[in-house]
Amino acid sequence: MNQFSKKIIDWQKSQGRNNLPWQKKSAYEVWISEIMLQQTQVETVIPYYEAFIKTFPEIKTLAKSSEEQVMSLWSGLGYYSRARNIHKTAKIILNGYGGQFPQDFKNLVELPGIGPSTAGAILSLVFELPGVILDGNVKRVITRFKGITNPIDNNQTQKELKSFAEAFLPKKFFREYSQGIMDLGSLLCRPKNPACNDCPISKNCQAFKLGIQEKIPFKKPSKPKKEKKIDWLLISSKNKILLKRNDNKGIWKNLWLFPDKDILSKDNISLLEKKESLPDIIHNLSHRKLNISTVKYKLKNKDRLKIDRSSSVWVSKEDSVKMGMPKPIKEIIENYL
DNA sequence: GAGTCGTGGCG
DNA sequence: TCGCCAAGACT
Repeated sequence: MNQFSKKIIDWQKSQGRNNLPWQKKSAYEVWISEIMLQQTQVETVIPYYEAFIKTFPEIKTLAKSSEEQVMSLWSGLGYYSRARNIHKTAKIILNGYGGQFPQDFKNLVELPGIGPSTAGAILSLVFELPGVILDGNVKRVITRFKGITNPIDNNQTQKELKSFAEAFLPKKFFREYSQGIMDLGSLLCRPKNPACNDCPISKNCQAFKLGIQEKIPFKKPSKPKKEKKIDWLLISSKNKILLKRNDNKGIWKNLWLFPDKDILSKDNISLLEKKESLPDIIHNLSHRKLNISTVKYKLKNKDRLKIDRSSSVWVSKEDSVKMGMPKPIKEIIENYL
């Protein structure tokens, strides 16, 4: 076995993370955790994971649930296509694979939401097979170890990383190795202040040798964010509020939002009693900056308001928690209703 | 293959 | 405060 993987395996056993809720669990549980962990930190995932598994303890209960229930459990976690894909994949596995996860890369990556890295994670962490994980942690460890100073986001570097990652694979202990290289990246080989003195592979690390570990991985400068203004109307009547299903495109696809100014037709304006404006919310996304203004309205008889019945719904605050909605909507309902 | 997709934490 | 980064995948 190569020294790189041997040192990581040894380190993982004594210093790695071995008590996360999804470790050494079924393929179903590991899969759910892997999807939730995509671009999301461990601490953020844990409560969502616990609630999800409690509601859907096995793949069958998930596959037979409604998409709305899945989305409601995902509310606030972000990247909502992950939740829709989880629901799709659960059905495929129940109906096409008899409820059992395939144990090969080709069939795994064909499932919605499972890409190369997640497939590699399932293979190694669940089935103890040679699967390659190439997440942010692993990429950082390898680029530093190999002293790669080319931009990490260019295509050539990605290929290079993949080939190094494959070459580093041990011949056994695939689970410990995969877990170990991620733990190493997360706990020691951090983006800032890497703990090179505690690192089991720093002796052969090119970046450490050259003292450039904090400069790697090198990234191309990011482009400025586009700004967008959003105006919402929080309309309440008695104990109900009006929600509208978002377009099936762009951000917050298909989630429930407040209606926007389109609802202010001549007929409707005369019915609505304007209350106060809520504080603006700045909501930063990876590529956009949203400036959200919400105005509160009251309405005596909700049945007189002209709304698109196919995409709108009046709900109580209690019932709204069962619906899929993004963070700002959840927050506004919680704080201002 | 560059853009898109959420949200939280951290320095 | 603000930009970066996080167990990436999809288009």
